[in-house]
Amino acid sequence: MTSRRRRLSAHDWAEAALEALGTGGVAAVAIEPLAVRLGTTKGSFYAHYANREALVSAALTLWEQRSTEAAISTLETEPDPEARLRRLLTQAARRAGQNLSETNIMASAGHEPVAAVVRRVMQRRVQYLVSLFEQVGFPRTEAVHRAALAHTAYVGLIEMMARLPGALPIDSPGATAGYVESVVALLLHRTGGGDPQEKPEGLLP
Amino acid sequence: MTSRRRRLSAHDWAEAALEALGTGGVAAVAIEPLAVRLGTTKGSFYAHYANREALVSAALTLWEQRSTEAAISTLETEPDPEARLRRLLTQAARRAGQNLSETNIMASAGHEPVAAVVRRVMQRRVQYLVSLFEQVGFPRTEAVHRAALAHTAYVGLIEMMARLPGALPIDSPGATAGYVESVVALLLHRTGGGDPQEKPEGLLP
DNA sequence: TCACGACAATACGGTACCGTATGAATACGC
DNA sequence: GCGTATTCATACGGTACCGTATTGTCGTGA
Repeated sequence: MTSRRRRLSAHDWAEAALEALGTGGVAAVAIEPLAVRLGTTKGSFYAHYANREALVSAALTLWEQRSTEAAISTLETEPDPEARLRRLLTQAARRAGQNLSETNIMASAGHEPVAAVVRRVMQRRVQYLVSLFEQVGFPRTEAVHRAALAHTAYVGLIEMMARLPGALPIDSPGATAGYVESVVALLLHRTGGGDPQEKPEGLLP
Repeated sequence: MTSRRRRLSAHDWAEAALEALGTGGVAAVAIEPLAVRLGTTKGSFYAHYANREALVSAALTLWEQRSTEAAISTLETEPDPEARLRRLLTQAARRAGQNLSETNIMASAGHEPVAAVVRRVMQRRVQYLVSLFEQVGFPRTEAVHRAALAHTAYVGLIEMMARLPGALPIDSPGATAGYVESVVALLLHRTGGGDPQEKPEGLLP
């Protein structure tokens, strides 16, 4: 054994803090418990960070980076916007059950520093959704509406699946798949939803 | 002034606890702060409840009662199921911005006693939505899908509006109204959404 | 009317955490 | 290898809360 207990870096603490944040919200980012978990003492912590706030902030930065990276990686492969949208929604829904961490982070948005980061991430996602719906051919306001619907439905879904498993009648893996199918079809369906648009396929570049 | 400081009942404590629960989640249901807020001391609290858990439980009971009462009252007046659905969704969305309390209670569902109550309330709502969509003429699975979509969209909407005001591009009162219109239209629109259903209007009783 | 039970005030000990202080252990440039 | 900076351990004081104990006060019904 080279080092029975290697020394820790600020990054190690941020990583542990992010995990705690996803597990129990901002309240769970507590120095002393984290120190125990990392096999050290809080004396060490204050060598890396000025205070608890700084640690929370570092964890959030980590989360923001990964959230945007993940969003980008999903985008890369598929050229067709409709297929892209379809894939995005399907994948998001499939991972919904495991996303307790995202839900917990969002729940910590009562804390303003958390809210600022979460707001950025969410706004980016919604904007991206809007652009996809526009690329698929919906006019601006309709695209905004559908993006908002898709996004809020996603947020509500992870909230329900993570916190209240079994409460939705679509909770079994099979039923979820059918549900997602149905929602995607509805979201992509052209209809006179408020704008004078009824054209079935043709879209202007 | 008849009583500068009247004596308190268990109900007064439960009421205050419910407000705290809606304001800061289950963590905010703390006896000493509540005592201050009620103008008394915690010595009094333990005359009414065995411990903090019992108080949380009492507050949740209050919430559950009111939640179901509210749901019922919306139902009474309108006979036509489609109009009823329309009204329900519209009203829910309009109140979305103020529903921080519901969001906070839901966020406390990490606490299992809270989760049990919230699950009941949510299941009731979804079931009611399913029944409305069935009455409107959708077959069972399609009704389940649309109910789930409506409900998750609602949960996501209050979450976003309450915690991250301004993050959605439909946040101004006018824009919200347009959004709701659009969503209601989409949810009520007949389409081959996964079931062999393509008939445009006619529905069997 | 007055005793008893319901409510209230205060004090206490306990837990979990934050942040500081101080000194010891370790890594690393030279 | 030696000195300095980084990292770690421990002890301390402070805050916010839970729950108990003790004793005081009030209101109401027999």
